[in-house]
Amino acid sequence: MSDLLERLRGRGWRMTAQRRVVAEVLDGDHVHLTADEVHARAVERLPEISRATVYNTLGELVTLGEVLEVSTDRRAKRYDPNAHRPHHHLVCARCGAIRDVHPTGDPLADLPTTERFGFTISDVEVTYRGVCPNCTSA
Amino acid sequence: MSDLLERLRGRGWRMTAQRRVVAEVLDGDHVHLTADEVHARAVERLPEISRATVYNTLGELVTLGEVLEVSTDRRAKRYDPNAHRPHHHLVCARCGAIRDVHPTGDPLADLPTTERFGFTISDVEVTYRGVCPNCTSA
DNA sequence: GCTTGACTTAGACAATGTCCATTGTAGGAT
DNA sequence: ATCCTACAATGGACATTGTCTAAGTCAAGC
Repeated sequence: MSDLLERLRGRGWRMTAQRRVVAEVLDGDHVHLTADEVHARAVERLPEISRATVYNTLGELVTLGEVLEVSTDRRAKRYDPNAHRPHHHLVCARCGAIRDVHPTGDPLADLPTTERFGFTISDVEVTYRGVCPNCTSA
Repeated sequence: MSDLLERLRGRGWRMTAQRRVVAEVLDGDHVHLTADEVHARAVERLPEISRATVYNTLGELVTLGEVLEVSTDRRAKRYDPNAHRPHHHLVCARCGAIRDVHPTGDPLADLPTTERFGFTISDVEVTYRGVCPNCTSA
């Protein structure tokens, strides 16, 4: 999204063909890609882009807070460009499909001080697991 | 714990030296070990135990519902022998320390039907992230 | 004490991710 | 427009975690 590229440039991010391609790949509605999926799509547009660069760029985007890392399964991390609207995830245990969901209520409020053990809590991640309609009927 | 061994035997689990050692390692208060940590401790008691056996045994314990798999970081899965009391996890972002916590409220109730997209939800996993007292003062 | 099928082993393999030395280049300075 | 230089990209080795397989071993019932 030019939005994203704009923001990054404004933050002093040095713009290169590789970084642009990675950002563009993430911008589709093909959300929740793994690093290798991002790489595969990036290669379609810029054949000589290397795996290391994709990993580096994704890592930077995460550090910058423009993209979220999601570890819904035990396999590869996935990258979620929807970092500016807090949300959680709903994962199909069969096919691995992932949906963003917006629960009501604040899980943080559900953790009493006595259960915080002196931690300074900054973030809560909620993953709902189940079976999606497709896999249920199949 | 002989509790655990007892239950497993009652379920027709064939008892071997290897399986006994793995179960014993998990039984300490050294909870939340990775598979390789379990292996390291198992080797101390049974030097010839192989990595594959540890992985197999852990997998079986998970299937039997005696142990939970926890993926708090993006690194190795961890194994939580506290499978019989539902709980969630609090993870230190610096040192990786993990504590079991028991929030009030039910996260499932916080997900409206309209946000379930036809999924049959069976499980919710909540991970709180923050900085533990040790790392805060350091 | 046999027998047998389940269990264990070692090591190859696979998937994902990281590191590093080298080469290339974006963007400011001239 | 060209040059400089710090930052970025490359590719390939390496690391970590986990899975698989073929062959040997053993627990438990008879």
